[in-house]
Amino acid sequence: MSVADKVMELAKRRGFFWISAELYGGVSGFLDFGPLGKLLKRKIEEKWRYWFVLKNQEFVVEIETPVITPYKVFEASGHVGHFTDYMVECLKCGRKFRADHVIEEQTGLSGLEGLSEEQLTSIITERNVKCPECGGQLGTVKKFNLLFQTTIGPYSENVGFARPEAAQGMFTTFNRVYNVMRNKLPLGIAQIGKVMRNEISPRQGPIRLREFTIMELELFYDPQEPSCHVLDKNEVLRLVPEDSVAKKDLTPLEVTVEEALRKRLVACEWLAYFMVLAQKFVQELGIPWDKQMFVAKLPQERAHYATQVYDQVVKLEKWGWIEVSGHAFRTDYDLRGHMASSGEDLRVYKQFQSEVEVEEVEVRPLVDAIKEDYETDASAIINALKMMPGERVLEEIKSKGFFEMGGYRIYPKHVSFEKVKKNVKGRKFIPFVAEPSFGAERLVYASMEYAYREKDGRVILSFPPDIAPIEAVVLPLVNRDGLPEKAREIYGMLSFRGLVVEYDDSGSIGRRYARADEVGVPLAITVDYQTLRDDTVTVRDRDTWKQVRVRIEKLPEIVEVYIKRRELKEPLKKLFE
RNA sequence: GCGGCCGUAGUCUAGCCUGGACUAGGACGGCAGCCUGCCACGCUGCGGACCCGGGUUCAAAUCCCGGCGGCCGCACCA
Repeated sequence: MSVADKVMELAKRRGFFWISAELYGGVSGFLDFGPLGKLLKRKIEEKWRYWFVLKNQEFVVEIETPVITPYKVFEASGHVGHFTDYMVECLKCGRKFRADHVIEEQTGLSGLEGLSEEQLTSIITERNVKCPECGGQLGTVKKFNLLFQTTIGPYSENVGFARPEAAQGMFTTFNRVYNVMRNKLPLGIAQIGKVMRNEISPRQGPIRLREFTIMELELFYDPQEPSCHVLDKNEVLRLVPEDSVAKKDLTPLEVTVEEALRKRLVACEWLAYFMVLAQKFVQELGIPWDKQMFVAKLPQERAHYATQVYDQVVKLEKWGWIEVSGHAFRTDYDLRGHMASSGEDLRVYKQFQSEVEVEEVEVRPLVDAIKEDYETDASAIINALKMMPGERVLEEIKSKGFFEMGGYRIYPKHVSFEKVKKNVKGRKFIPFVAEPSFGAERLVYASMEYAYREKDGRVILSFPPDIAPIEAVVLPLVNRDGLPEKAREIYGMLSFRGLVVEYDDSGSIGRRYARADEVGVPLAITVDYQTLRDDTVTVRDRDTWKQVRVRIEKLPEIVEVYIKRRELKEPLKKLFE
């Protein structure tokens, strides 16, 4: 039996998580979290919040936006266009392929994103595209849209989607939060919430889900001031850069942040900063340094919105290296898209000390050409184009042949450029975005797998004390002579302090220790006969089984300090040495 | 969606091939109680299961069909 199987069995048996709707046979891709799982997940979320929000609360804030999101938002974000996969099956060998990929490979055509199933099918027929494996004939193209779709309001034509990432909620409300945060950059907007992706066939238990919790942060900064003031460049990153991945060499480099930036392995300082935090965060979940690394995503496997992506992967016993977070450099892609679709100005204004003369490239929309191609959307596009940073538009048109903005493509025929000199008192720009994004359920599972130990045929979950679902258990040594009463009293006292505690008087003392170890309770407090004489109890450490005797009045503080650990470990450290 | 394997108490499993004595057995866990001066002690007792539907048969956990679900592989995983 693999560790994964044991963990899954334990998860089910002791109430961490299990497959949802089991009553009706279950559905893959959905999980129920039981009492312990919910506690564990909450603690992991809390730890994420510590590292990614509280630590930088001066400029990072947490918000909450809805799961159901209007069609327009995901059209603007590019998800409607890019989140749909077109599949085609070989009629001879039965293999399935991404239709657009096969066509691109065999015909050299590109820019197929906007096409329908019918159009792709007819290209296959016309250009005689064959199965790349066996040369057989291909069938008709079928669409897979990974967005969960619904209608907003009953009997309504108003299509909405369940969000596949929380990010769009942060982008669409960026200007308000920016304003509330008194117009300052850098600004981080964080969110923890449910997202949904209608995966074709989710497997691997808690690893690939159709509905899961994302912990995401969008950091907005001025592209002209890209330095991250909280970054320590001496920190070391363990990563596999893009060119190694391209060569299929997955040996991680251990480089300082300074070096990673100098060699352009990491695209921007903020991304590097969050990667450093991500390592610490994941390490604190009990996953050692050498069991995690960052792997660059190649251009073709990157999300449509990102110019650089590193996946943070951790080694799992059964499933290999599994992504637990993605670190994407999204530039101004998303805000730009929402500007084009909404026609609103999402730029940020920065005032100069004094008026200065600048020379910049301005975009001049060619109104007739845009009207011709985009009809009713033209006015929003024209408006947005005028607000786009000229250099970037020019550059992208040069390199890709078009400039993309919220599902619209701007080709050379749509714009002209003009270099202008002018005196200005400030500048308007679209912020750049660096995004770390974590999957909570995968971290829950990974922390359980790394906590899993067996000792003398007993199972112990050695969670780091600060993520253990239950913080302490109170036990009377025997069930007589007033010991249970005293133990209950202590239980009540700890519980009143807001600690997650359990009381257990069933079976022998050894059995109760074992029961607590199995779900990772870090401290066991035992009331014995000496307690009745001098108001002391024994505190047992889950991992070493060592015990120390402490005064009851000191207990709440000791337990609190121990389970919170951070920077406070000294007073308790002594106890178990 | 395709192919292979599979579905029995909370968990793990025996039984299925060869239909009937299966009132479905065991282990672990749970609960109640006794016992218990520190690592799953022992004793007594109590609950608890054949994925769903149809068929064959005198008789189905067992055979057949369909459905649902799971695991593995293919594909997919922005």
